[in-house]
Amino acid sequence: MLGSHVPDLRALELLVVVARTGSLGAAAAELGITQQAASSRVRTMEALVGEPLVARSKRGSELTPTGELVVQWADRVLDAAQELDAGITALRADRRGHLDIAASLTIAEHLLPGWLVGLRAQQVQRGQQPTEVKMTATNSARVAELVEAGDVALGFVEGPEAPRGLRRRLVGTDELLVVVGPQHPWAMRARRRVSAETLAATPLVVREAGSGTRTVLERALADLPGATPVLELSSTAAVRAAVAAGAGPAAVGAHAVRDDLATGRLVRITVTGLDLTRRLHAVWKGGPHPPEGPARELVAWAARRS
Amino acid sequence: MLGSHVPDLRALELLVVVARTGSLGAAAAELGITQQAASSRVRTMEALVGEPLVARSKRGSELTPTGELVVQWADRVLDAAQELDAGITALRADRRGHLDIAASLTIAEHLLPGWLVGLRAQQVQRGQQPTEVKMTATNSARVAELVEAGDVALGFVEGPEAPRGLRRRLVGTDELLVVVGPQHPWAMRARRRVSAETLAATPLVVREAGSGTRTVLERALADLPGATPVLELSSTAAVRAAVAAGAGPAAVGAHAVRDDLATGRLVRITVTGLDLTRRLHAVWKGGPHPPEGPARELVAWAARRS
DNA sequence: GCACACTCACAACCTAACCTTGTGAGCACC
DNA sequence: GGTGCTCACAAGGTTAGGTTGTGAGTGTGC
Repeated sequence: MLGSHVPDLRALELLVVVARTGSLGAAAAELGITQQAASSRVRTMEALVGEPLVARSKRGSELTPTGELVVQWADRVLDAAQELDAGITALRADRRGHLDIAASLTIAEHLLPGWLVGLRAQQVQRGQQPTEVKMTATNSARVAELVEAGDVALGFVEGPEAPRGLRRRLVGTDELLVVVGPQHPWAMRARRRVSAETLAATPLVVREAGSGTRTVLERALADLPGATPVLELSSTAAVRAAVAAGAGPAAVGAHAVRDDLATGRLVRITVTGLDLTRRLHAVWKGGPHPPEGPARELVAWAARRS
Repeated sequence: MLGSHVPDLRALELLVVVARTGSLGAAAAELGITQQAASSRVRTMEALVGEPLVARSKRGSELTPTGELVVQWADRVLDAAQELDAGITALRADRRGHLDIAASLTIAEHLLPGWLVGLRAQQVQRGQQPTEVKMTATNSARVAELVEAGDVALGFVEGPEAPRGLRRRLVGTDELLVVVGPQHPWAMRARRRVSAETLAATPLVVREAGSGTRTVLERALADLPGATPVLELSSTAAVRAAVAAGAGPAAVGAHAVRDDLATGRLVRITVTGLDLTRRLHAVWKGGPHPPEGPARELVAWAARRS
């Protein structure tokens, strides 16, 4: 649960813009509010933090050291918020985008927002008008149908088999890794392997019911007799923390623990007899390359990250 | 700039809690608002997205597929917001924490909030009362002074030399990497090396003025004749995107491009005659181990990630 | 069969946050 | 000394968001 000291997203954005422009008024103009409103918002934030964030002078404002600290933290929040924004924008149905795409859930959840933000940045940088993208999120089979029927120009699917009649290109892999803390018994084993049966029978640290990773894990282990979770947490960060502290094994998205694995905070365990990896493909109808225009740009963008 | 479809942080939190509890009323109770308020907030969000997020029934609510998608995105925003919250809470001066610490800017910016969130999660999980931490962010020399004078129980510093009279333990490394796109001339070189002078004289892709990575880079290159940036962008994601697209070299935090390097989207360049790596240490006064209690827990936590 | 507990929704009212307009004061440059 | 920039203070209006009160539908237990 979030504390009461968290500023508004727009307030965080304002602070970042103030940092860049060096002026409350200029930042206000950029965000389309009055200078007075900006001034007041910053004051509200300062009350939350308890320290001045902006050093005002009669010819501009710059951040205090505390302010720069907060901006760093705010940056991360805003990066994530930007992806959320891109996702929601692509989801909105009111205006039909110039590019209609469909994507499997995993891709829509973890990868597409980042691609959309990146594509948009690239286009803006090139002086192009950003493409409006309309996304449909559904399962891979349905995505293939939509592409085949011509309802969408581009699809993103997971799974090994190529949908018949469609061309495809690899755009990434999605992998759920099983990890334990470095002092866990499994981490001591020579080859760090366990069987799928053992994993299923072991109480795990999991996300709350309904979360994406948990759903994937449960599906993969559905046929095996399972144990009840040892701990149920509401964020990936909390899961990583608990596992590192030795609470038990967990399955988490590979991208979320890359740092932890590199630093030894977590240890990866190979699970035999269980495939938690999926190849992610862009698919389209027609020629050997995606349709000219934004669709091709998006695929190229995504493929570069694969 | 953020679009107008971005829900409030508290609204995102509500959605996440609804997903967990399966009930608007229960979620409302958990967040300390009335069921009607929660209902209204969710409706506001649905108006923003343009699609139903929650499937209401007379015996509970569960998320629609769209809702689950939004929750995934919201999760990331909230994770970052949680770190921001932890940072701000530690910054607030009104109540003196049970643990006084000081940290260099880099550590305070990039690592401490995560550690605080993790420590708190660990303590809550163990049934302990979470430690209130009061953080001071300043430069490494001043941190050492504060620890030596006994003003703080624990310090976090960067730099190779151990402050005299203090004990220390490695808690991580901070590294700025110079990267280029795979098709950049530097990437073609056999050993992928350039000199610090060459780097300084090359137009780079940079974050906006005042950002952390840019400051570090400018300090490191301060003594050399420099070129004006080729592109100035407001997020790390945008910088990575531009570099991958071939806009030019950039210096970015190692953690931010680990994925890109692994996948070949970006290529790392070694810069001779320039040290962009710093060892990060926890320091304290007295015995060979940090003071018993939360200070020791925090160091242990941090060290596990090193 | 009917009360009870639980779900969510609608309506009226209130409050408080936030934004705008209008104004004033300090500083720099010409 | 004007002009243009900076930010701050004050007064007013709008609106989002909250609470209270109520109602309707569904499952459970006696």
